[in-house]
Amino acid sequence: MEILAAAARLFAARGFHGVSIEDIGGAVGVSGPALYRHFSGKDALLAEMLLDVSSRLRESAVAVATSSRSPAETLDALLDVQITFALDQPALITVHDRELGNVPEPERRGIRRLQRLYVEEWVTVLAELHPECPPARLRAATHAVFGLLNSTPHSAGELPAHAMRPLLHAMARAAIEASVSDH
Amino acid sequence: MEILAAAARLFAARGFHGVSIEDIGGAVGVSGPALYRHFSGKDALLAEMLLDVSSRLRESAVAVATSSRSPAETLDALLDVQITFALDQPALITVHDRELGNVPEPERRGIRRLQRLYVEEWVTVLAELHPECPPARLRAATHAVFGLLNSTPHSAGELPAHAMRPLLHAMARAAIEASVSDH
DNA sequence: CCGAGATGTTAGTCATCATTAACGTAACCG
DNA sequence: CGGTTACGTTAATGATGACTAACATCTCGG
Repeated sequence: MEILAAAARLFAARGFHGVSIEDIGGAVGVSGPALYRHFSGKDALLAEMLLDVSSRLRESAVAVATSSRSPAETLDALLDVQITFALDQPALITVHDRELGNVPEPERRGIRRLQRLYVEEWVTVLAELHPECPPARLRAATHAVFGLLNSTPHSAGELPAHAMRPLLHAMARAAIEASVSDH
Repeated sequence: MEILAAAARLFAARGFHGVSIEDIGGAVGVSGPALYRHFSGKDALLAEMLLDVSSRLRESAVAVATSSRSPAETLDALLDVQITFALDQPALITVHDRELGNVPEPERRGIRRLQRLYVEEWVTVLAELHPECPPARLRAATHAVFGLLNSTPHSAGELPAHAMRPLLHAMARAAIEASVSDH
């Protein structure tokens, strides 16, 4: 929906509490309270946005994991999923890992769950590739890789997307290998 | 100052606009308007906080760059600076790369300048190590590495700090090497 | 044509919040 | 002692902002 996209851009730029309902309405050409025809409130809007992102990421991850031949291939595909998402939807990615705290229960639980499942998808693949590495370390490495890939919004404009994509892929891959090989 | 530390924690957790002056006062045991004896306003408090962080990071980087023997050694030291900061002051790091937009001019300019100088410190070292690599690519890689290292707050608790430190160092180093070698 | 239903609009209402005012108090210095 | 300085306190004050109400309009299916 267009409202969610506009809200995502605003939330990413100024933070959830830094954006008013009026702002969001204005960004899509209607004014303020019109949004209550589509969402029950500001919280609900954020919740739906994060739920949507989390679902899509996890779905992509599951699809990739079940359709790939080898763990190595799966990992590459997971990297592509995350990189594509980060490059195409920087605002959503930003909101996704900043604003969970503003989602009220019980929606918060559901979103957390999806995020956790997404991470576990990565950890599972990494564990297949490196059974000797303790899961906690794989999890920490996964989060670090997300940090690397999601940093895209901050370095906006440094490099064109077509150059950014392989760069991020190479860096992430190398970081992962280092995380499991070193010691 | 204790006020700044408490404010950093709150800003990191709930965002600048999600925290009230009352909240900050409460966190240090005084109530609300008492803070105006120490800061001219909420904006000024944030500005001082970010200015302080940016200055310290840059100072450390300059110190490291002028006292090291080789570029490779400098890079390692820079990594240690950033890792130490990220592990020791997760709240400050978080606020540092999220809330610049809420600092009013002209302080904003000064902070941006320090941040840029800090990045340039990294880019300079990387350029010495890899003169063949275009600076734009080095800058993008630097931002990605910051993303990796600053992800620490998100993976809080996964791994103890003493294990996190070498892990982050190894991952960052590998990511950097991949960024300049691949193609 | 008509009456829903969906979608907007503008004008409240009620909280919250940054900031200021007006007013202590305690230490310290002359 | 007298007064200045540093630091707090509890009431305003004035905006802003989420949300609700009351009131159009527009599109359909009948």
